Amino acid sequence: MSATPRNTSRERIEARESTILDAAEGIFSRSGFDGAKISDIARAASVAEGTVYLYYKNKRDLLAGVVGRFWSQLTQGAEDAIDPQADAAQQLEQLARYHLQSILDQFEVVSLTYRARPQQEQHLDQVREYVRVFDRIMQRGVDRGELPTDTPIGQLRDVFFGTLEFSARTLKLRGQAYDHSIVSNLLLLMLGRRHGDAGTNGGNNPSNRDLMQRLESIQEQLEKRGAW
Amino acid sequence: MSATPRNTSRERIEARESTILDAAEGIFSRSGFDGAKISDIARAASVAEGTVYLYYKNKRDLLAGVVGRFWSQLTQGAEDAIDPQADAAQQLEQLARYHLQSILDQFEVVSLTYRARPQQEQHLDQVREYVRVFDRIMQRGVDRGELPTDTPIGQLRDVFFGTLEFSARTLKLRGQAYDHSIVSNLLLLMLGRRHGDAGTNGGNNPSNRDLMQRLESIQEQLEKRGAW
DNA sequence: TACCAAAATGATTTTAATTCATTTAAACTG
DNA sequence: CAGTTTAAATGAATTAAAATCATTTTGGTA
Repeated sequence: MSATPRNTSRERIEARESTILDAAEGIFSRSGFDGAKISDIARAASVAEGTVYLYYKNKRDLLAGVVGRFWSQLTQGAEDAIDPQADAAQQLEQLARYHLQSILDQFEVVSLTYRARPQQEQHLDQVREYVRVFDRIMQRGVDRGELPTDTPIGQLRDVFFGTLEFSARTLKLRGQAYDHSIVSNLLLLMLGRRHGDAGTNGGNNPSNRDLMQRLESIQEQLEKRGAW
Repeated sequence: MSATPRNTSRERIEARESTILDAAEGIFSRSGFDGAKISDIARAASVAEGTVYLYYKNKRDLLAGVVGRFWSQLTQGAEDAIDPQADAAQQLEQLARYHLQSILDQFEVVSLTYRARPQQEQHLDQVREYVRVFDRIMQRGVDRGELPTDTPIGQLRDVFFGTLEFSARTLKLRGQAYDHSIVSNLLLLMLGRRHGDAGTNGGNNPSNRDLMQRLESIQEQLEKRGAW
């Protein structure tokens, strides 16, 4: 059983699949789903039209491949962008910046996500995985007492991603670039305090309320571990 | 110059256009943009295929018609749903409820909005008009001193609509129905105060005495278990 | 080198949007 | 109200692009 050739073969096939995805991403982004012709994609990938169909059942499936890969890469990038040492607020800001920047940079691919959605949901898995990055940050924040125990993570998730995506859309519509005040205002909103641009946070004299939360969290943690 | 016949004729034509839009809305909602065939729509509207093209240049244009009408009607409904006497917070809640309810009820049409967007932007005007309902509420709130002068209306708009739309998506995905806590949490977030469902809890800042009690309780427990 | 299976090809088929020559209905005129 | 003109509607024909599949090419194996 020779492993090398089979491996090489698989690599070649994966490389070709990746080439097709690259070509498709380019054409889809440039021309939109309807405007993109399989023949254009095939030409851009230097394969015959029929070859595309060896890798993807149909045009929608190909789109799902492009979109799925995008969200997959986004997950990877997000994990790299987050400092595991930082506290919840800092991590959330890191994720927010990364997310806003990314969806601005690749706005067309993000838009294509909605083209793919209704039908087969495979690529939704990739989106779900991405969203879990947020959930983990929040859950860790709650566990460490940096966030209230009753933080409605699920609802805040929609606030977080909904706001950032709509903000990105607004920026694109107006031809404006990345705007940091969006991220800082969102965080102020989500983590408390009043709005009006950022302010460099500051004010680190914790209130009794903060202290109490921290205490409750510690107690809960201890109970949870049942280490007693 | 006889006014009646010309008028009647226009009415007949508008009625037919409306019939075609109704049919298109139904088929598009049921089958999605790609899945919908012009022949199906024509049959549902009881006209010949060619007739559809007398009213709409092409399939995308027809979709834009459906989507534009939807947002137009939504604007009308929103204005009816808002009490002109109420203060900004109340009006905002009325709009939020109405909006969430509507996009849940007609989720498919809302999704189709993104299909139509990239290309011709005529229907975007209808969306813009709808969004102005929010802007007016906020501006009036600022003018009446119910909201801070520096309220970033534009950014809060994205928070408001982004959050509600993503929340609706989440509810749909989970097969859940309208959930009022989404609206109340969003308002708490946007208008200040802390989250955690409705405002029942109240943000009482604990006293040092409370903190000390809590600390002693924890210490007691730890000692009791003797785990340390 | 010869053979086999997997991969690739692109001409052909299929499907659905769009057009347009023709028909039908409505509005106007004297 | 018959005749004429203009507008609206029709659906068969055209066109465009997705998807299929019989054939060819390639890469690995003995």
